[in-house]
Amino acid sequence: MEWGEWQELPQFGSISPKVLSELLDGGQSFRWEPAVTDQRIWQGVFQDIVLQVRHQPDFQLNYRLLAGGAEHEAVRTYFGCERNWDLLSDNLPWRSDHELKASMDTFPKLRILKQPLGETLFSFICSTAKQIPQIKQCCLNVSKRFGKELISGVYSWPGWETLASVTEMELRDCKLGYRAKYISAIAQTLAREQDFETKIQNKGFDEAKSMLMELPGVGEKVADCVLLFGAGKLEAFPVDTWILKAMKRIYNLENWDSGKVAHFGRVHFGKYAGLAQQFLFARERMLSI
DNA sequence: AGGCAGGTGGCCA
DNA sequence: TGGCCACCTGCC
Repeated sequence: MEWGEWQELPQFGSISPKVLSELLDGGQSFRWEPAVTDQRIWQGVFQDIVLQVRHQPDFQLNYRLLAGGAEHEAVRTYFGCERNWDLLSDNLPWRSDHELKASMDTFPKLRILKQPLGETLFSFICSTAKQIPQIKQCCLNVSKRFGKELISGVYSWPGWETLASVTEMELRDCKLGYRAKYISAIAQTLAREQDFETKIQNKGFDEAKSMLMELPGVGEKVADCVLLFGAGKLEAFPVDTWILKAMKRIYNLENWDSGKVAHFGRVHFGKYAGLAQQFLFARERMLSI
């Protein structure tokens, strides 16, 4: 197995190791690990693409694909390189919201990945009532057992068609627990509905969210995560226990349930609420560790 | 040893 | 609508 040449990730800009770690391993994606050969390198997989990412001395980002790999456009899309994240961030209400500003100053240049929708949906079904290491383990178990081995020890996510032919019991063997029946049911549905992802991508936020929430195991939080991290819809505002805690404290929302807090977030932060969420989320986690 | 974790669905008033 | 509680599993 050989790697291609390192190259610059265009339109990305510089980013600190701390923020890169938050971006790749902070709960947006569950498919990145430090490279075995060098802990300063991150290795990740999406679709059939294996890639590594590292810093230049000036904190510019470099990446490389496997030798012969040419999926540069897919990598750019994955990292959101076609969007101006400085501008998006500047559009958040940080001038009037000191807590938001503090979060943005703590994790400068943090952005939102745009991951393949199917894998994102799968990951966040697995995420319910689990912590990051366990979620990663589930993704790994399923990919190992039913995906394609791309290089030694690295497996692609198998896709809904394959998962549709897998029994619930086999998924339980992958430590999915009660989530196995949701994955089975969704796989059955989506294997027959090839244009589901395209529809979600093309619909507006509200309609796309309703469509997702018709799937078993998909509530508000999972739907928001899928739309934010897998469809680039930045108005999505996922409210998990971290954000709930942070929002209650910062904005004095005692006794508000997560649905109300999600609404508050979308109103308060505006059309890029999901980006604000990511800043607050990162800081909340950091403070609690 | 029992409670809880980056939720959701079902049941009950 | 609003409030519980079971659901797998692993970790404290």
